[in-house]
Amino acid sequence: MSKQKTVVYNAVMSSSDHPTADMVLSRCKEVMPSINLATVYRNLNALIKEGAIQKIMVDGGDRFDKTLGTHAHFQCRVCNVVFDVDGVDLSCIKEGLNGIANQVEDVDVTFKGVCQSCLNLN
Amino acid sequence: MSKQKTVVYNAVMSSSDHPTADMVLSRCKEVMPSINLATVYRNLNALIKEGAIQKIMVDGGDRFDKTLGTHAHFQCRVCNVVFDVDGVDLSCIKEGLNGIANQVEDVDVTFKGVCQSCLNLN
DNA sequence: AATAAATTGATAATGATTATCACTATCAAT
DNA sequence: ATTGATAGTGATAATCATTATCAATTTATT
Repeated sequence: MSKQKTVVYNAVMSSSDHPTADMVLSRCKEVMPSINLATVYRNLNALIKEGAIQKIMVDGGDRFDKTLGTHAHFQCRVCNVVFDVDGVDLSCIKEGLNGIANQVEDVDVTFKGVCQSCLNLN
Repeated sequence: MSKQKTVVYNAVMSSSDHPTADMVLSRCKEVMPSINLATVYRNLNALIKEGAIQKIMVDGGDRFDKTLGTHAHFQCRVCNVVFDVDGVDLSCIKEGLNGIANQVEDVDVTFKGVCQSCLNLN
């Protein structure tokens, strides 16, 4: 692992807000000001390929997630914030998958709506 | 509804393969060769806002879906094909949503893996 | 230390989507 | 029928996120 890759990895692992690539870049720069956006993307993709982090595709661009394994997300359609939704049993939805079950490797579950702080602004 | 908007709408409604914007453009051109990509995007977004069609965000760019209401999708990580997954009970995953249930409006569920035809190529 | 291999930073290129803007189609009111 | 107001279009430029390129630097290997 190169120094830059370690910095990128640590940035994701210490983020609980599902950062975009740009947000990862800013956090990396706090610790290594010379680090470049291309390097961030390169290492994010490498870490994904290695299975060290995850990518989630939502409105406003892809985001990166330190949490492995299947878990649900919520995204606000007003401010685009993304957070984990715990306590949701995802195993139940796999039951109807008999026909294609052999080829299913993962499930993305994203709830959409308006977050509490955007609701409070009304 | 303008002629172009009708053409865009019909293109989506007659597509069961969750087309990208480019695929929608090609299908519109078959019936109205002068139609423009910007017009397609404009009308796709208008139709989404009106709730006439849906957008799903997956690898390889956004796709457009004639089917309203919550239903699950499958995307192949090899060829990127997207298709509906029927027979999956999605109501069960809403059970753990008490905390944020009031603000949840929709759920995206996308299974990921390798489709049957890509499996057969090995 | 010398060489090879891998990684970086800088930047150009790409691809998808959106914004702009001059022009055209629509349509109600004259 | 003609006008004027407005909405919508086509063409294209601009934007934004992401990827590709490549010379320079760092790291590993002999």
